[in-house]
Amino acid sequence: MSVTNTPITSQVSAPVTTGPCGEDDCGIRDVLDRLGDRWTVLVIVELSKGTRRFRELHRAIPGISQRMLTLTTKRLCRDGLVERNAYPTIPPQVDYRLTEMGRSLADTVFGLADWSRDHKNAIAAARDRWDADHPGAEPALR
Amino acid sequence: MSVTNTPITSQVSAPVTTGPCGEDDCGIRDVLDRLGDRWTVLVIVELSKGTRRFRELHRAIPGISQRMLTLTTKRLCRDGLVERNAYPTIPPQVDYRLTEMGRSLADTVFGLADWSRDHKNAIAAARDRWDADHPGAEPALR
DNA sequence: CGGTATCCGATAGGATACTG
DNA sequence: CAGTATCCTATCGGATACCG
Repeated sequence: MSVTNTPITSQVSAPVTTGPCGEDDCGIRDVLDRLGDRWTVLVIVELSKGTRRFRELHRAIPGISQRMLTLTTKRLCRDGLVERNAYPTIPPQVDYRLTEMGRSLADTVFGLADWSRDHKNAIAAARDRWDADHPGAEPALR
Repeated sequence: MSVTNTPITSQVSAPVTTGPCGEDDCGIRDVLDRLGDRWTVLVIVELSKGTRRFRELHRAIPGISQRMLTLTTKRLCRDGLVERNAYPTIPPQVDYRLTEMGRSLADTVFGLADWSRDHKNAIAAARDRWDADHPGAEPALR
């Protein structure tokens, strides 16, 4: 999804009556840019269970590549949501844990997870209904 | 933030056999796949203010292309989060509104928006700190 | 007005190989 | 073990142009 900074098009002289989250942008885009990718939430959820080493995260999150795990943890560190500790042992050992801020984010993510669980079936049903009513629809809708 | 010298007493126990949200997947991936893109949340936020016509959404969300607005609303309809009503007038008129389920999702999205607003500055500060400590870092971290 | 259809560039992310 | 460094492709999404 890669929602980088809002394109230059946000240069709207006329103060659009109501921004969606537009000009008053609560910063939610920054958060969603992070949460929106394929892996970040999974890493946060796993780390919410406790400190984890790189390898542990890797095994706990089926399907993630080493490259993406590295990128994801790094971005989380950069945002101050995760703390990284490296011990110069041999072999090297590195572990990750949520910061205070990371834990508070995890809490609201759980809110989303709860909603997801509660509406999982309803969404699936809605999709089936829609797919039945719209045979041969674009695959872009998945 | 770097290498604190806390002994490695971190017991690798972590037996937690369950995936991060892996196989027992609470369905949160489905939700985040939807929320994760560039526009969905903005559309939901705008629709949380009331019924909107296609053109109104388009103008309320600066930067979105017609194509993406079409795709986004369609996906939301498919998931049962938004209801679409078309009136066969000339010129055509179509409006969109959140369904009951859509409104409940909007509520939890607002929770995320609140968190974002509350931590916006802290995140920006963390990033600045990290960027200062890691000059010449990959642009992939943005 | 409210869309489709088409083309196209950017990039997210997988696979693989190598390193301290 | 915990990463880097490359390569490569699938997809996301912008820019047109056209349509009922």
